[in-house]
Amino acid sequence: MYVTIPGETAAPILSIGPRIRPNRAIQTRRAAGDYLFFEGDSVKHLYQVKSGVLRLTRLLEDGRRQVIAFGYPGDIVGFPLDGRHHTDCDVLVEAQLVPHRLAALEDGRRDPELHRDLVQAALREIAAMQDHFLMLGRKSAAERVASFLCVLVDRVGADIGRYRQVDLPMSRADIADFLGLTTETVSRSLTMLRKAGVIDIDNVHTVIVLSPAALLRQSEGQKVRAA
Amino acid sequence: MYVTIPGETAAPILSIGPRIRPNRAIQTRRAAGDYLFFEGDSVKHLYQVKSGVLRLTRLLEDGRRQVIAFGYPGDIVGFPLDGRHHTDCDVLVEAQLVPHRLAALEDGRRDPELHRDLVQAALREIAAMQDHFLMLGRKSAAERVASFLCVLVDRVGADIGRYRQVDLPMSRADIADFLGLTTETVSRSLTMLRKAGVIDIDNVHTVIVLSPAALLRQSEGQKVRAA
DNA sequence: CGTCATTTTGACCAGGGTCAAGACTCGTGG
DNA sequence: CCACGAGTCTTGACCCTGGTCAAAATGACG
Repeated sequence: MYVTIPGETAAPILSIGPRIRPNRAIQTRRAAGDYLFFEGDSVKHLYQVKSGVLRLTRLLEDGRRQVIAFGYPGDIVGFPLDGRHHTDCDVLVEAQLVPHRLAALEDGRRDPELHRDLVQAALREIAAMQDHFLMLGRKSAAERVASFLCVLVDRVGADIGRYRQVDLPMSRADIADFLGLTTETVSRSLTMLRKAGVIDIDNVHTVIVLSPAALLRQSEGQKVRAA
Repeated sequence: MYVTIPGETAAPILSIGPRIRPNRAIQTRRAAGDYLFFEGDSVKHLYQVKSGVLRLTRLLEDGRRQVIAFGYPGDIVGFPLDGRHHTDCDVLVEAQLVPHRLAALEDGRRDPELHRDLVQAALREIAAMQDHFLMLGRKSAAERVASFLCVLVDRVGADIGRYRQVDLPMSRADIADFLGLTTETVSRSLTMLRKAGVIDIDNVHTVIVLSPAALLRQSEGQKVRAA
């Protein structure tokens, strides 16, 4: 999951979900904390996320970290470079995964339909990452946090009466490393949204969106005024 | 071309160059200033760059711009999202291009070898973009500019006696929009590298690298001391 | 409960953005 | 061939966003 421009790539990734047959036989369950792979590992499978949340990270020698993406249902993770993984990947929320053999991506003859779907997934990945560039390169802290919440609400928001609720299973540090900020700044941005009446923070890991419209405006750069 | 972690993906993109047959008959020449495509256009071809430099850009409604990538020899540009281009693309330096029909990427049966190469190019693109995330999210201005020069020196640097020289055909504004900075900061960072004796600025569009080692150190975060 | 990690908040600071003025470049036309 | 002018690049002064450091509040868990 990346932070994309609102409306453009709305839920396209999910649309491939159904196309790739949910072969129940080869679905696998992974517990929170498990690592699926490390940077440098040779790629054996791509993983299609059916449920749960994954985290893809990349480290700089001096310890600076970038969360490359979160893997939400509908996402496919593990695209290789020269047959090797290019990030670490671990499980944030117990996940059901459908592994696809790497050969299905690299060779179209065995299973043409699956092959086509995996190639399409790679192309979506490229487009989504391009949007994410814009966010990392050009958006303010407040816009990034609001954009992040917008995407999550669209992708995995749950209706609760009049409002929508979204779960943030990852830590503030994860969000910060994903958005190119610090934990303090993420925390402050959330507080501002709360004080402006845009969201409510039910508990640290649960946000309730009071005004989706205001959140969207905020993600596009309009300043919110305190309520 | 993206800013990648030094040494990791060094020149891998070039390695596919020879593999894709340089079918002379369908090579095309495009003048500086030409647009290859705009965001939203339906994708007819991918373009493999043989010579010259392309620029891929994406705009926010309010005018903020992100240069997604520069297209240098060996790069392939134009990967579609749902059959449509997701960036604008124009020519910075007169370029020789090899167009590949979109069908070759989407359908493996017609030309399996070309198909395989294009898929590999897409995978390299994903890995390179992941590295670029780290740069946009976590590196300082000085590190970004130094990293950018490092990549260019490796990819298109020319030996001139004792030193290596690199051309910057794009404007400072292009570099800024690529690195998530402002033109002023790019300019200042280059001046610092010059005053530190790491580079020489022959003219606005030509940089001579006096100390590749110092440039690499700078790209990884060590501060340079003025010489 | 007590301990330890995470989150929030505050005070302070600096990296880099903004605004403005000069220096360069380069194309055009007199 | 040179003068002009528009665009680009550099430099300086100032300031603001967001980072740093520290401490308090909250939460997780044995």
